[in-house]
Order: sequence, then structure tokens, then C-alpha cells
Amino acid sequence: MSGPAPRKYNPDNKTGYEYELLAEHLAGLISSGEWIPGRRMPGERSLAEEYGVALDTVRKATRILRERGLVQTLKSKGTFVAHPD
Amino acid sequence: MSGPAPRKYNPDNKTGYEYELLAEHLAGLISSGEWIPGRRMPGERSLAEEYGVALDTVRKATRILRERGLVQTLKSKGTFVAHPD
Amino acid sequence: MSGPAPRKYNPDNKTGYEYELLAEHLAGLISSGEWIPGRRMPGERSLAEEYGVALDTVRKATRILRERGLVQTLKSKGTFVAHPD
Amino acid sequence: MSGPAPRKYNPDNKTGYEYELLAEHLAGLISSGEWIPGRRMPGERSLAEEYGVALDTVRKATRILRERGLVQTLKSKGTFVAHPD
DNA sequence: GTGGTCTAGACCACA
DNA sequence: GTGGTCTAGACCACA
Repeated sequence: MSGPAPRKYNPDNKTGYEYELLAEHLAGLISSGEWIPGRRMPGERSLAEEYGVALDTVRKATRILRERGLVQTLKSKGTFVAHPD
Repeated sequence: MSGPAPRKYNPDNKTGYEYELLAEHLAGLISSGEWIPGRRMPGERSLAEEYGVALDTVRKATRILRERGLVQTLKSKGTFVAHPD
Repeated sequence: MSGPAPRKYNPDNKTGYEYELLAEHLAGLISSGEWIPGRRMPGERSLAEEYGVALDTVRKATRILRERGLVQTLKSKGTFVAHPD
Repeated sequence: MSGPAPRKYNPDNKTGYEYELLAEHLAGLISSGEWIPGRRMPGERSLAEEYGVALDTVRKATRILRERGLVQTLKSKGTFVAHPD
């Protein structure tokens, strides 16, 4: 019943807005190379379900990543991990 | 061969386009009083999943109901069963 | 900065939905006489490719023109510029 | 300028209806294992362009394959190479 | 070879 | 968390 805590997004462990935490988490997936440049992120509904958050939270997190230049959104196509400069 | 016939939307039993059949089916729910005036219909995504059709098919069926004055759509709120004249 | 401005449909210069802009653009071709009454419009696929939009967007634009009475669609034949009243 | 003729669908070398020849050709791709079971065939427009034939020819050829049980068509999804019995 | 239906699924504005 | 727009592309009926 003990054992390693699952390596997992856990908003309860932190302070701050949930969308910022989610943005951090996703930024981590990118900077760690788990999501490689050019890869399409899961859709907003998938992410909302996967992380148990509202759609709006996912959208705000995505916006942060976009403003940081970490991802690029192509309308109706998806949001893609940006290629580093 | 006995037993209750499934009370179910069955596009295979009819001719015509699926969105028309779905529209008929939903119109039936309204005219039978199963869906009462003012009630919000299930969301498009729910209906698509429930009836096993694509979103667009649900949308076309809804459009027919709207054109017949059976429902009224409020953007960002949902589609509601209209009150009879 | 000099030179002829490209005579071209440019959705980026305007606001509103693409299918409305495309409808305006095509209505312009009709009202300017570039497309004369009776003429068949290019097929939906051609228009989609020419303007770089999806088929559905072309279809919605065509529907608008049809509802305004500017064109008439004959199934399996094409969409034709209407004769003015 | 001589040399091997390209291994290629060539309707001119045969007699019979073009859609039958195309059906034979495609059946060959299946029986030779070039198209494996479960694989989706190219869309009808791709095939028409690739083989330089009319859409209707592709559709008639596909119908033959379907009647022979070599392929299965799922509406709006595509035509798939059938799994052998 | 056209317009139509249909699938699947993306992001967006708005509440 | 809804309806809307939009992409991409499949097969189908009809002429």
C-alpha cells in the first residue's frame, strides 16, 4: 500500500492557478523531450479528461504555452510542439 | 421471437437519410411528450454518442427540428424544446 | 509598396467567418458581371482548392448565395448563376 | 529505349471492360500480398487519378471486388482489404 | 464528375 | 460545457 507515488500531474501538491500548473506540467513534457517538436498535442477534450480538469483550464494552459512559443496552434488541425529556435 | 421489441432508434429499418430519420425520431420524443416544452435536449455530443452517428448528422437533424419550430437553439446554452403555439 | 495589389480573396484582411467572406467574394463576382447569369460556377472541389478552404466552407458559402437567390443548384449538375428577377 | 516494360496496369494490353481490368489488377495486388488484409485501399479519387480512369470505373471495379468478398466497404470510412476466410 | 451525406475530430466564442 | 466553424477526406446517387 506504500510504494512509489505515481509520477503524475497533481494539482493538489502546489499552489497557484490550476491552468498555470497544467501549463507547467505540459511544458515539462516538452522540455523533457517526452513530447518532441512537431508532435501534435492531444486534443483539448482528451487533455481535459486525462487530467480531470475543465475544458477552459486546458485552453488557458494551452494559451500560456502558445505565448511562450512552446506550441503552435493551427485552427481545426491541432496544437503542435514548436521547434526550438 | 417473443419478448419486447427493443424501443430504439433503428436507422436500418427505414429509408432516407440518417439525419432525417434521426430528426423524425427526436420529433417523436417531442410529440409524444417524452420531451416536454422548455426542456433542454441532450448536447450534440451526447446525442451523437447515444445514437452512434457523427456530430454533423446530429446537427443536421437539429436544424430540421429548428426549421419546423419544434426546438429553439440558444448558442452556448443548448437546444430547447419549443412551447407549442 | 507600389505595384498592383493582388486581386485576390484574402480572408485575413477581414473579420467574420470564412464562409461569409467567401460568399461575399463570390457574390461580388456575380454582381460585377464577372460571372454572368446562366454560367456554371466552378465545382465545389475546385473552389475549395482555389481558395484554400475546406469543402464544407465552400458549401456553406454556396448555401448563402442560394438563400439570397444569387445562384441555383441542380443536383449532380452544378451550381449556376441565377438570372436576375 | 527498349528494356523492360514497366510493371504497371495497362488497359491497352487487354480486351474487356476497363472496370473489369482494373478489378483484376487490384485483385492481383491483394492476392499477391501487396495489399494486406485490413489495409485501407486508396480513396476512389486517388485511384481514379493514379490509374487515369473515371471515378465510375473505379467504383465499378470496387463493386466487383466487394462482390467477390475481397474487400469490404464501410461508408464514409473507406474500403478495406478483407481478411481471408 | 457533380453536389450530397457522413465520419472523425480539431479549436473557438460565449456563457 | 454548449453550439459553431473548420479541416480532411471517405463513399454514394445521379446525370
